Amino acid sequence: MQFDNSPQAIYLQIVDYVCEKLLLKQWTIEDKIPSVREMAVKMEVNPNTVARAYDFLKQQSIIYDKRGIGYFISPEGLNNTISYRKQEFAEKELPGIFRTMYLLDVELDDLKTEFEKFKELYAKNQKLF
Amino acid sequence: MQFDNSPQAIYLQIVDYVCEKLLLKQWTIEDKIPSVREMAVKMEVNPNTVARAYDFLKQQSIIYDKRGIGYFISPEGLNNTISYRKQEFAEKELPGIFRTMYLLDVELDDLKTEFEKFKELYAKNQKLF
Amino acid sequence: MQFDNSPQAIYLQIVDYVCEKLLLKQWTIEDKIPSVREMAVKMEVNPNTVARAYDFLKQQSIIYDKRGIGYFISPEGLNNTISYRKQEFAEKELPGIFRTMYLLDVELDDLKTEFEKFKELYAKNQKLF
Amino acid sequence: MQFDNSPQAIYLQIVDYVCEKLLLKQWTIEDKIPSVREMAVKMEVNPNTVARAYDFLKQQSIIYDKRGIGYFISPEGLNNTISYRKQEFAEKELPGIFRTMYLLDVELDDLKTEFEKFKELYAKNQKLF
DNA sequence: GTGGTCTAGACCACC
DNA sequence: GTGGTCTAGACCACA
Repeated sequence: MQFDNSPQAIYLQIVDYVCEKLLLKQWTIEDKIPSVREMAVKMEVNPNTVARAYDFLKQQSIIYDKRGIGYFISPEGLNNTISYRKQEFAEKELPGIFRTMYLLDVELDDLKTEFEKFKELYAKNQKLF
Repeated sequence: MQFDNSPQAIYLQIVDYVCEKLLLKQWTIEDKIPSVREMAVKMEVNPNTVARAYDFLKQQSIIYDKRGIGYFISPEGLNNTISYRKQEFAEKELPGIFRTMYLLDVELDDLKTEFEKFKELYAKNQKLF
Repeated sequence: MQFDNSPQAIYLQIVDYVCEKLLLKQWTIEDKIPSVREMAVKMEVNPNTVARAYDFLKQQSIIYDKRGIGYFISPEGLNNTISYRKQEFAEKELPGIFRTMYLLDVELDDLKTEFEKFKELYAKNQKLF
Repeated sequence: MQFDNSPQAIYLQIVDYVCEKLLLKQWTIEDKIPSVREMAVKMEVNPNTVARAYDFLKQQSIIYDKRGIGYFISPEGLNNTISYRKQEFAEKELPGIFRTMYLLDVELDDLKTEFEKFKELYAKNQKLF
């Protein structure tokens, strides 16, 4: 995996990677996630960077640690992930989206049909994403 | 202006720059836009890159050229800009937005109040953006 | 300043140092606190360690940062400090205190007179502490 | 047992170890306590250090020695332990506790409910401590 | 093995 | 100058 030219900090990309796993139900409550060192090898980054990401996720109560054993998805992991990501979406993405929609005179209702189609398609083919 | 770490090709960023000027009504029909060389200096890029952007905009009938004089906003410039940008929005941005909303269980209706607030605020303070 | 033989992590000792300044009203709302590098020199530790402490305090909303300028005491800084320290006191100190009191058969009421005396004395001579 | 990073002198930690045994009723009047050499092995310290601790306890009339046989809990051992520890608590711990409580605006009455809960829990599970 | 902490030194963007 | 991020490599306590 490579992160080089992204504007997002690497440790936050690792945070998002874990969040995606949860949102896609690929990881669930009490699952052990890769150790700091494993993830560092997989992501080709310094272990410190992974540790920083995991520390961030721990503070969000998305994961917790058992010292000397590893990190695990916490019971409220999925809910906290959704909360965290909703806030990120509202603060970092929505303003840009709204601005574009405003300038192009697009209304939310104009997107309804397409969103419904998307949801249907996505639900069927989730494994492909 | 700097483009270094953006994922978007530089010439497309210049395309967007011109589109924004039109959407914000800062440039309008028959306005002369900066020459290729002027824009190249302003954007700190190679003139060839600007030429490529202007060529792209010409193909979209957003600008036209008078040989030896310069480039001008075409009569259908604003409409074509909106069409172009709507297509870009639908193809490049919407899928990601829909995916996020789906995973976070956010509905379009959940955004209505905020969008109205945004539009109100934006209309007032457009000069600031 | 030296931290070598304390069981507490250095970055948490720096956290406590800042908290004390707030609790003693030596630093107050909107005060600029020493820069990461200044504090690192003062405390004789690596700047990364100070950065970690400041990051912790930022997450507690005790301080906030202005990029390129420095860190400042946030408006809710004192309250959040008290909340944070109350929790630490309850979790880390109280159990040991209660155990000692239980084994020595000391009741809370037995301490009342002394606590009142302490408060009176402390309020007068706070500058000395 | 290890003492490395504790701020307390090692011989005083051994003193406290003996006191704890008495307070927890694990040792009682006329019990023979471990010999200096046994204790030195157990605590992984120099026998001189243990001797210093036992001498201190003898001066407090908590233990007494029968030449050539060993050290024993003295009849007033428990009471003297309590007296000794109460004084230590009042001189070494209370000031810090009072200072923290003062700065955090915590009153003794605020702790009553929790202390009662603690005592109840502790009385039940003493074997676990 | 695991996570937690710390140092040293580097580069970046922002002001 | 400021804070933010990242790497490299080290040592610790815990299990």
